Amino acid sequence: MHLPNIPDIVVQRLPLYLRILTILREQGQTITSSQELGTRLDISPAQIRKDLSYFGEFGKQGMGYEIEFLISQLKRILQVNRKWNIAIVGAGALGYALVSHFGFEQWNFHITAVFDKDPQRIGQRLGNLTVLDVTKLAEVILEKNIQFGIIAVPTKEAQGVAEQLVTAGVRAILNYAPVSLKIPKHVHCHSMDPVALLQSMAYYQETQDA
Amino acid sequence: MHLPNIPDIVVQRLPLYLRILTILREQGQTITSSQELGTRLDISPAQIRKDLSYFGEFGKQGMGYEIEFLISQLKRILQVNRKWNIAIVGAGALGYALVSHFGFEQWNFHITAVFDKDPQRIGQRLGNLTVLDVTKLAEVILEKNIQFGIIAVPTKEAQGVAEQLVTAGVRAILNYAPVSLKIPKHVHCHSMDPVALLQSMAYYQETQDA
DNA sequence: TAGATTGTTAATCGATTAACAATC
DNA sequence: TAGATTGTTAATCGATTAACAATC
Repeated sequence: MHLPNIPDIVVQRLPLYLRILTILREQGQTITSSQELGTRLDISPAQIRKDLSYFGEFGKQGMGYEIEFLISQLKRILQVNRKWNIAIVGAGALGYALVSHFGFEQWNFHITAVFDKDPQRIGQRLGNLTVLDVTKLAEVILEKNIQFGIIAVPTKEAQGVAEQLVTAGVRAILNYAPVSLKIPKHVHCHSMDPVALLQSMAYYQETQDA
Repeated sequence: MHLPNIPDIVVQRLPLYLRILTILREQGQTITSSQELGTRLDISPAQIRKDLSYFGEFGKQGMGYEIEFLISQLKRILQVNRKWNIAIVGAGALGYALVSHFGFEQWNFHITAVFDKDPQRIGQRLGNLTVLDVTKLAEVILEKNIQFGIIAVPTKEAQGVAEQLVTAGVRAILNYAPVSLKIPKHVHCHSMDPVALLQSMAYYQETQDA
């Protein structure tokens, strides 16, 4: 359905635009400009206009963008004006932090199931959910029409879990384990690794003793 | 101390190289090649060689890279062969997941203090640490020689916390709140927003009912 | 109208890749 | 030696930005 030839990096900026527009709307504002958005996001106004222009014309010359309208357009483009179902694999401290994170439900990402392989955890409550046996993964993903998976298991198990998710038909994966997953090209995947980010920031530090 | 003119994006790939090299070493391997690293990371071999060449010559023609040696060089370049102290602000579920994450200590990032503003939480244990009053932030950061801050508070408090961290002298921030922080250019900052990543992945999904 | 801001083009800037001499 | 793989250059590719006509 979506337009061809949109650079990945542009798609990854759209959620930032959506996020800041939502904040401005919350503050009672109804109109904004590429200038204002740029200042708030530390992105050049030209880039914002260019990014938006891949998808249509959403502003008015001399006037800027109607916030409400641009929000609705970005939601439509990103396909986040509908509900998506998510499975979390791993019911440890990270899994618990994820099910406790209100941002997902707020943005139409519904955490539908949580899995673990540890018999101590299976059957326990985690937030509003009961932890399920990971051997039931494929079955539940099909039954509950789950499209996205979040990997919150130890590094050594991450690749195996990724493969199970892919086999079960999940179409995108968010990976919290510090490892590059090998999965088919048609399954989208992003990794979050706080240690890698800290390491890249350590590079820029002036040397000084701890 | 570090070399000028290294693109940010190159610096951000170095931790990936370090990570995969460590995995290969763990598996008993002693030599690798840009080809092998590339396959494992889904990065072109030419790019890996080019990235490394910014910092020196670490391989041997016809032979590849000695894993142990390259690991030690990357650690030196990234300045992660020394200990860095970290403060976490926010002692909720996310704060707990972070202090429970063994990856930090394993990689020489020492979580030295955890702060919260909630009197219910102040004084409680969180992992090995006692939650401190956030009003003591500047004092403790100075005392304990903390260089990095991790923000794990609700969105509305994130900007204020960032400013306190900067004032206290923190030199890099990892931000888990879904907001673009306004901080001075000399303080490095990365944000982790799982919702933004899910939204960008939703863009690529074929439409289909939930 | 005058002022402001969009959407878009062309120029610039920067990152990736192909190719290969050097050499282990 | 023959085969393999590095380090590096130059070409390619792609993303960002400057500038401005259009127009609200």
